[in-house]
Amino acid sequence: MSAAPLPLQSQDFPAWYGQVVRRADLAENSVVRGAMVIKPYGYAIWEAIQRELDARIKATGHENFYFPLLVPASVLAQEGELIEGFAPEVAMVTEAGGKKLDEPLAVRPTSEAAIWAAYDRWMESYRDLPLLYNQWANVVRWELRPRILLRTSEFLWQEGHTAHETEDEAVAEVLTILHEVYADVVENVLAIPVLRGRKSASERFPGAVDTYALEALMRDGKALQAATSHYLGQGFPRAFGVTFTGRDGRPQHPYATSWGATTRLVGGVVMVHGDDAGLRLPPAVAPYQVVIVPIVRDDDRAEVLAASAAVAAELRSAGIRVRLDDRDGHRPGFKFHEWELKGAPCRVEIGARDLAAGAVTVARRDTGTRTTVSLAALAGELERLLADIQRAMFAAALAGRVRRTARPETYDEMIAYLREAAGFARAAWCGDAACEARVKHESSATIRVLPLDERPAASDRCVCCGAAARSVAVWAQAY
RNA sequence: CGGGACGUGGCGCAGCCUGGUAGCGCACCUGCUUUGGGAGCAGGGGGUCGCGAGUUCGAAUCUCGCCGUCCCGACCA
Repeated sequence: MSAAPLPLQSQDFPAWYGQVVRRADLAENSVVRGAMVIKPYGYAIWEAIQRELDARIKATGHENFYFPLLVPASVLAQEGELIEGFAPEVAMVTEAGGKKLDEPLAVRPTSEAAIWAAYDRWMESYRDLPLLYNQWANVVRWELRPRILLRTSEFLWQEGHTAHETEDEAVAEVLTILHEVYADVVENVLAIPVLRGRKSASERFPGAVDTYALEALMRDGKALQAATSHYLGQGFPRAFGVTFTGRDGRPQHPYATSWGATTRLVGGVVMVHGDDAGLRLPPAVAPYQVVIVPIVRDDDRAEVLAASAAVAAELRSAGIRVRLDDRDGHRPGFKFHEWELKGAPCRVEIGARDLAAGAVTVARRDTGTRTTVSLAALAGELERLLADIQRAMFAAALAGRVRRTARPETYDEMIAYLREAAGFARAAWCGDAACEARVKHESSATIRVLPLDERPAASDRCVCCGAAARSVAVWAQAY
């Protein structure tokens, strides 16, 4: 662990991000271009995200299954828009067992094709619907410009794939996932405030009728898509010839959805909460919510270590994730810095001085404050403190987003704001792709989302062309 | 694919201009002393200098080719 200070966020955010990811032991680049090794500490954060998402996916009525990594190229090509959208980034296996394959096998960039090719066999009548399934998987997309945790050529995710009898039901599914699964986890577990909305046509998933997404704002003013939920209509069922017998006895196509969230969320946690001292983890995803640092001298070593182990055991039985950092050979100051870099929400210092007073010293990572807490009250106090940190981190992130959200009056004002990646810009939009393209061309910012909870006023005019507004759009530079 | 930078122990770098067989900081190992905000001293281990060819008595250093990485754009969760 280097003692060199991190780059400052305000001076070089990309350098800060890269060093935090590496020095906090979240992940590192592998020998394969753009692919990452997720290290144990980073994987533990992903596991917490998985647990929380999985619980909600199941609570909303879904089951997990698993499809193969390899998809015949012809199957992948069966849905025109999908293959058109993904073709440039699909990796192909052309050789196996020492022989050239008759048909190349695509490494899935997403699994709609493979799954819809199978769903044909899984439904006969409306009585078989809905199909509410999800899988945890890895996918490969040969991105031109990878960025660790945010855009890697292989990443982990979950992808849900459902089939419904009616359009209303499918649309309701897409929104249930958006709100009850994704927004709930991202806001209440990761403490990242999100905008919920629809994507413009140009930002839609290939093959989707409508794409809904969560958009979060990072501390450098750029947006990150945190999760997506797609209403696919009947396109995939048609392309794969999937029909069921309806209530009227006639064959019909089901209505489809798909939705996903990825390891990118770990990068989002870093960029939303991290500060110049390193990572700050919300307690709900922190691998260790409390780190105990014993402070020993030769003459009190045994006593202090025994007391620390006892405290650790007590906190664990209270359901707190605890790490007792009893490593020899590192002094307390070193450990304080390291756990601040790694974002542990709470630190408990236990030394002879504390024990003599029947108390310990508790420091919180988000604010840096230190207090003395009696040993008798420690477990209860830490539970309260962890809950408070979780709330405070969300509130701080929300305040940051509000501060970085502009409502520009004029087009020029908006372009200037977007060019410097100052944050979200909310403005009325006519719905014309030409206006969207012009903003992108002049600022490189895109429409991140058309918020679900906002409608333009009757008098609102498009910020770009002045025509009557069809929706409110939120623009930003994005990762 | 376009623009820029860079490849030297695990990480960060110097050495290259002016060729002579590799060095610094951190990390690592051993020992002793330390331990309430990144410990000190002593000793030690680890590098075909990205790859290939060429020039030369001799190449990390000069020449040519290739490969790779990072940053900025287009693609994108």
